[in-house]
Amino acid sequence: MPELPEVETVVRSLRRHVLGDVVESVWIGERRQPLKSSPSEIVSVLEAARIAAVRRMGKHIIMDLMIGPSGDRVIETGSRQRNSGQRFRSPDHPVTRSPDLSITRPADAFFIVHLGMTGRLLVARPDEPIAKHTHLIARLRSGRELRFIDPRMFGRLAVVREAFNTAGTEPLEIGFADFAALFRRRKTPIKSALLNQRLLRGVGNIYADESLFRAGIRPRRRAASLSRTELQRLYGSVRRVLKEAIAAGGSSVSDYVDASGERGLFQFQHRVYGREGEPCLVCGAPIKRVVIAGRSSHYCPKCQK
DNA sequence: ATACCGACCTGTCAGC
DNA sequence: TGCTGACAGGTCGGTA
Repeated sequence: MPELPEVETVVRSLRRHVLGDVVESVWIGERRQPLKSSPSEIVSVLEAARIAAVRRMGKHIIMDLMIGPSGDRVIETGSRQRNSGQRFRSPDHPVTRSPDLSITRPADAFFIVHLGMTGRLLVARPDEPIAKHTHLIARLRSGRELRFIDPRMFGRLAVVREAFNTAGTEPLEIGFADFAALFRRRKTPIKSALLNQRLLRGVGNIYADESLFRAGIRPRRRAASLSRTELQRLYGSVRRVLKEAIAAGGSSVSDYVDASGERGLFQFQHRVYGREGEPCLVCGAPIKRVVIAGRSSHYCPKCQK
């Protein structure tokens, strides 16, 4: 389900609801497929950890965790003393959350979540019914719960103690020269190259199709065959589409929601994805659907060359 | 090294 | 009503 804009939207809503909170206890379901770390490792790292940051890396959600004496206490606001280990209030003190206050030293560990196709990370009240396919619940000191739900179980959960990184470059951070270099001498279809997370991280099936439409490039074109002008159009359209989708809260094609359960709105701005047979919004020709690298690919046969 | 293709899962929907 | 098959936002690992 979730590509870069959806994951970014989830991260932003998680920041509003769990940043600075502390995990009190963790429940893990029976199914093991979603777990990339052992249940005991997940419990031992998460319990008593404070969520010091929530970030996105490609399609991964990363929570920076503070563990131990400085992790499971609330930082006292307004009295930050340099290098003092005694600047924390009791756990009962009301939590004041601020991104700046939270990072006073490197994180001790990281909670990594990939939503796969149908994964959801929801912030819920304890009395809300537990959805089918719930695989993990983290109860937080604030009284809220962070729940991971994933019917198809393509999503993954892990805890790591070293800094986490993935291959690929963020499409919203890369410059044009580096972008163009990614596709040089690549014989694979440009659609496949856009989906390759080791090149760009975060672009998925919807945004690859939408970007190629806006750039006027057919998805089957060999990546290396794109002219400099076409690469410039593609560079601009990838970034524009992703930014517009983030602003719209992502695309909710069937069941995607952010951490508060809100649906996105970008599906109403799709020009080709999911529109097979419907008229092109620019020229009226029927939108075609073909399969490339096993994925549905939608394009306008007249507007895209 | 690179690039397809099936496998991994469950749910939904169209067609019969 | 119920069955079957196609399809779904992603990523692996095996194979060519």
